[in-house]
Amino acid sequence: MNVINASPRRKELTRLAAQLFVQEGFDRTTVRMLAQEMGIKSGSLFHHFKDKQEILAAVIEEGTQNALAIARKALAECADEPEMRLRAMARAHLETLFTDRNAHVVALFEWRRLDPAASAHLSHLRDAYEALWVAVIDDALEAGLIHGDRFLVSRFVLGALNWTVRWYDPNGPRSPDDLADELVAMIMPTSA
Amino acid sequence: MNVINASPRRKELTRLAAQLFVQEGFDRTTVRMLAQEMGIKSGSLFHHFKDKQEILAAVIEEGTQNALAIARKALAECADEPEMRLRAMARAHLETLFTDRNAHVVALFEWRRLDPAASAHLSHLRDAYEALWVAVIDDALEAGLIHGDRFLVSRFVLGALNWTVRWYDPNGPRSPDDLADELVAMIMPTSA
DNA sequence: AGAGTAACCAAGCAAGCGCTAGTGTAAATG
DNA sequence: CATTTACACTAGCGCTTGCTTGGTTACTCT
Repeated sequence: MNVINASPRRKELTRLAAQLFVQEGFDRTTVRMLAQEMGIKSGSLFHHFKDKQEILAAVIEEGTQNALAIARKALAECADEPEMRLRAMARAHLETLFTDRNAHVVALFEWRRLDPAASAHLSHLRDAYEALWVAVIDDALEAGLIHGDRFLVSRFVLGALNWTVRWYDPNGPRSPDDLADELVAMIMPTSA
Repeated sequence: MNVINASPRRKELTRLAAQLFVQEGFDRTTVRMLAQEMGIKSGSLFHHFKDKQEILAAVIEEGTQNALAIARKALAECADEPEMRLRAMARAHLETLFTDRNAHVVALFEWRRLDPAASAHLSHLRDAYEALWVAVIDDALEAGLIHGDRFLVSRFVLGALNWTVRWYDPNGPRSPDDLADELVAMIMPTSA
């Protein structure tokens, strides 16, 4: 296996793996399929990754890191008002969801296949991301912008956003930003 | 395979299969694991089901039929006001989601493993269920109870509800009905 | 009693699985 | 020039997979 864990080759392989995992599911994707897609033989795969599990972990980590980076950037750039921050988070979420779609679909629907060690590490990353959300939701609640239980609201909102990967068509008339704004409007009484 | 497709034995086997599919995922659940859980040998399994795919289809069909039945009953029994109908649908959704949890988790997260034929059949069932939702959402929109795009609102709401299987703890302080009411309140400006 | 049938079992096949061992080679490094 | 490193290859081991086959029980219905 490569010593430098973030070699460009490995990144490209991770991207291809994400695509196959989405198409076939992790379990049905064989190392031979992965290798073929990458233009190498199956044995060579294990030079880049310790085992198949590690490929899955790499895919999910990549997606979550991107989500974190995009969300932080969005928060740093937007106006310091609860409504704008809420909107920024929703937009950032959909942005990463559809630019890194493969990685996120894998993260959302295949994380049960992770072994305990990888799962623990990635859970922390995920928690860091959700913490950003809860903070923004808290501000919006305090400002009276939305109402309800902070815990429930964030879960409901994240659920609604994550579920978009199941039905949203990026080639349709609506942009992801559109979608985000509609969701925020839906839960904001004052913006009717 | 059994001629009578709905034999009680088959129903029980389907229930056990759902449980295993949730625990391990469809692909990682072997016919030998299924057979052992059922107290028979792996070969005997194929007396009840044509192949492994058919077991998956049976699990999903069972769940969706239950969802349809419960939703229809809830609508028939509740007052004929948009708000009550909306609440009834949300409650019904969470009710079936957690009483038939295994079947629904499989339906939500493993339907990609269905072959095209089974997938087409079950899609129709699913569409019938979603049609109930869209009708109720339409009424609520017309009554000015909620606002937004009919299509988006139903997708967002269903997403938020379906996502509960990922975090809701039935042994916690909140009841499923509680959850449903909170969600409806979240999207209804007037009930602040 | 005899026929029919649902439910099961033991045994195993052919295919496919993740992964390993050992080797070759071209480029970078001392 | 000698050595290391990165990356790829061939070949295949040991095991598991979904499913089949051929036969056996146990029960019901005439």
